[in-house]
Amino acid sequence: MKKTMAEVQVVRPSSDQRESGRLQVLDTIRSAGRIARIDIAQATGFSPATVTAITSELLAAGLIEESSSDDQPSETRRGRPRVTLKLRGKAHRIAGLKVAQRTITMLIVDFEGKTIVDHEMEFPTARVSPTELVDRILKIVDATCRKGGFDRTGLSGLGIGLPGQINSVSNFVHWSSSLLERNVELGALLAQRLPFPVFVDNDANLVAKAEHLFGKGRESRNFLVVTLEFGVGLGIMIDGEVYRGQRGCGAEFGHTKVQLHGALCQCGQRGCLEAYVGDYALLREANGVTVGEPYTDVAQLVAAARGGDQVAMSIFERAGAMFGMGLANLINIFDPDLIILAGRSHNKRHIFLDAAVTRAMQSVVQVDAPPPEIRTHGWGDLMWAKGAAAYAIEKVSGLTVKDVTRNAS
Amino acid sequence: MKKTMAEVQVVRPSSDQRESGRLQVLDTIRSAGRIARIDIAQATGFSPATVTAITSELLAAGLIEESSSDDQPSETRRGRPRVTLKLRGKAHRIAGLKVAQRTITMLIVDFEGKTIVDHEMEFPTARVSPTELVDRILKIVDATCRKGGFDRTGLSGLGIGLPGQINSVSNFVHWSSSLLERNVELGALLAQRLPFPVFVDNDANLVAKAEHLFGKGRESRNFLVVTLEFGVGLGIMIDGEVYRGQRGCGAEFGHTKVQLHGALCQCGQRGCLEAYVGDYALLREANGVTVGEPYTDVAQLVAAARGGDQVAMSIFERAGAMFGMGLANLINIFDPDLIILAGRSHNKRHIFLDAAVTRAMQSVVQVDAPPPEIRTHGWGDLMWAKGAAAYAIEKVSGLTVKDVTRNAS
DNA sequence: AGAATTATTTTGACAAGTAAAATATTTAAT
DNA sequence: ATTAAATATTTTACTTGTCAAAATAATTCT
Repeated sequence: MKKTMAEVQVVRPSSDQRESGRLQVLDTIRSAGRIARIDIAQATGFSPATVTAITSELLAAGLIEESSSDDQPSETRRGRPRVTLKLRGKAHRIAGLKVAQRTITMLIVDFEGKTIVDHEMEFPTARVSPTELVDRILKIVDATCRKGGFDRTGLSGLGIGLPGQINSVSNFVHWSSSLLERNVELGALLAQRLPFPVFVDNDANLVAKAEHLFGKGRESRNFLVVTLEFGVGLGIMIDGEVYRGQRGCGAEFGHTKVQLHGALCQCGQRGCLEAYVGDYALLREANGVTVGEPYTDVAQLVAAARGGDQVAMSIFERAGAMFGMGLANLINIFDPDLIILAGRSHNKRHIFLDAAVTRAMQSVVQVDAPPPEIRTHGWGDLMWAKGAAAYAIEKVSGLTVKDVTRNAS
Repeated sequence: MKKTMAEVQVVRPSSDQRESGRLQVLDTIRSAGRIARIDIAQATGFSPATVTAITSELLAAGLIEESSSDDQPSETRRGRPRVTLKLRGKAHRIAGLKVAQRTITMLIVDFEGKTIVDHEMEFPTARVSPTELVDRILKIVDATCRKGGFDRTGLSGLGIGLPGQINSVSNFVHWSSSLLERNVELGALLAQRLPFPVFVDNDANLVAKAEHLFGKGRESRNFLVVTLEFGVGLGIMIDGEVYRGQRGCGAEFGHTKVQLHGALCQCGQRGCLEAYVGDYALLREANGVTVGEPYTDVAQLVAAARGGDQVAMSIFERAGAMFGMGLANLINIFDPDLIILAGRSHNKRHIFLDAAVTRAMQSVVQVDAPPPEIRTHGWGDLMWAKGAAAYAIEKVSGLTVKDVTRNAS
């Protein structure tokens, strides 16, 4: 009679061992889209026998299905034809949500990652109290579900991306530019009110996840995502996992120093990269010397630069140089094979992006191996939300795979 | 009859699965020094039964032994007393070797990491041909063995650390400041001439390994090692593994840019950290303005600064500021729990190290969690060699554990 | 001496994975 | 059309690593 409640809910140390095979196969199928069992064996290193066993479990659980697609008859070989497998979209509906400055964007995808509905809501204030944020989230969740013709209970999970320092293990928000308070148990607050699991993470990390699952980082296990929006963000993917550092927060690339005693940053320090390339930094500089009407949007500044305005051109020139320097530093430190530049409106910015990339490549230490590839990827709020959904899909997959019973015959 | 040679030497995909448990236990014992089975179970998550099975194999293989140390009777508890296990030093003799500018330092340790002999040789030229380097290495290997009273065949492995870009998987040297040629198959060249396996890696990575196995990084799985000698090096330990980037080369922290259009670096680019804090950079700057006898050693410059020389003080001031900036950037990106500053003569340099650390801590983005610890660790050439030995121990452990037969009863 | 306590080993069972054989389904050749 | 060859998948029988529970061992406390 000595057992306490705490002792009872002991975690079995072997439980993750079992499901690892299933999860690995599921991930392989996801990243391939359609793939035959024999190729899964090839990709995972499992024997065909094991692949048969695992896939039959996943089939029985309804997570995957045989795809009798006549799209690609592939190279018509001899022998028994391969049966390709794919994720079963209907298995789950999963939501992703991006909290931006004044808008919240949400979208719901199926288990394959195909968008079912999306929705966007505008709010008057950027920074709100925790309870207010929870209310807003509940509101958009219900609104989006209604738009899709179902209700909350039709969802299997929700991923939330917001800027700031977030511990994604505990769904805890150390700090966010969307919240008035520090140290918010956002995950716990939402879990009380929603009938499905909620996963919170820094938005740059979610971009990395999304690129890994659906995007340009699908073939790569080591890549970086640099986001350029209001601020500068960094997602680090190492060996297929998002690297989060010791304290569980995202990498603070934006506050990397690129100039001793440099420009003043939002964070109160000097010489931060963000203080040269962030939206507010560009506007601040322009309005500091312009006598007429002040700029209110970077787009105006871009237009001015395109029109030959010396001040605007000079500002973008320096921003490009600084950003290139930051990129070069990342490359020199990480030696990734791919860097993805993701941002809302890269078309607007490519004036300085191109220069930055060029400069970065020049500033990389020469090796005999080829330098990393740098790709840009335009990201609207919808894509950020999709990143959140991608994260939730991964999490839900992990949870679901645990419940798969082992008696598929 | 269709099988080719390539098909025959197929790698069994399961072979590493078997040994992983053994290796994990071995690593646990190593990092603990002395540890009882029950604590191994605790630390690894294996059940006591499994620990018994694995340790009995390792005992039978002679890799570990029961330590009847009366040193620490520990807290005298009731119940059956724990039997502590430790590595068996006699199991292997392993060598580590550091190639520096004009010296090669080697030391031989036992399997516990205890030094048996060490030896150092001076050479007239810093950069040599591959064959010359191989000859030098063979010479010091034999000399050190002789000093220890045995010969080459008494060794089980050799780790070699040298500066430069090195692929440690293939023991291939892309470039090194010690070699006249690029792209040298150093590992293969040595393997032909030596009766034991050879492992080559970048020296900063080896410091990371050494700190992980024996030093200040023993409790941490995520830490950085910054080396400050002739140049600046960085070793990245992520989740207990040295991160090597996509192309397998070390991180090039020294060529991280800290100033746009900055000082000219050895590498031909401008604004590299190394161009502000490396030995040659300090001397260059001092000699650029001093009219009298030029400085030839950083020690002289340090003395001058201590003596109140304005030029010298100013140089160290800037070096400190730049180095602090570099450190802050690392912290902002990696969020490690520990940074180890390792260098030959930190006593000489602490003038600017202290300032650098202070500045770095000021420049870190504030989180609620405590900032990372920064520790300094003086490293002579002997310690670098020990790092190489640590790396070789790890590799040899991996190889040996594969050969352990499963019939210890 | 006996009870209580803690560490280790033994035992028996089981899950996960494999190799090899069997089966299925196709194309190519006769 | 039939057979052979090729390739994919499944079944079968076995190995291995791991664990829970029981047994055993070696202490201290009473």
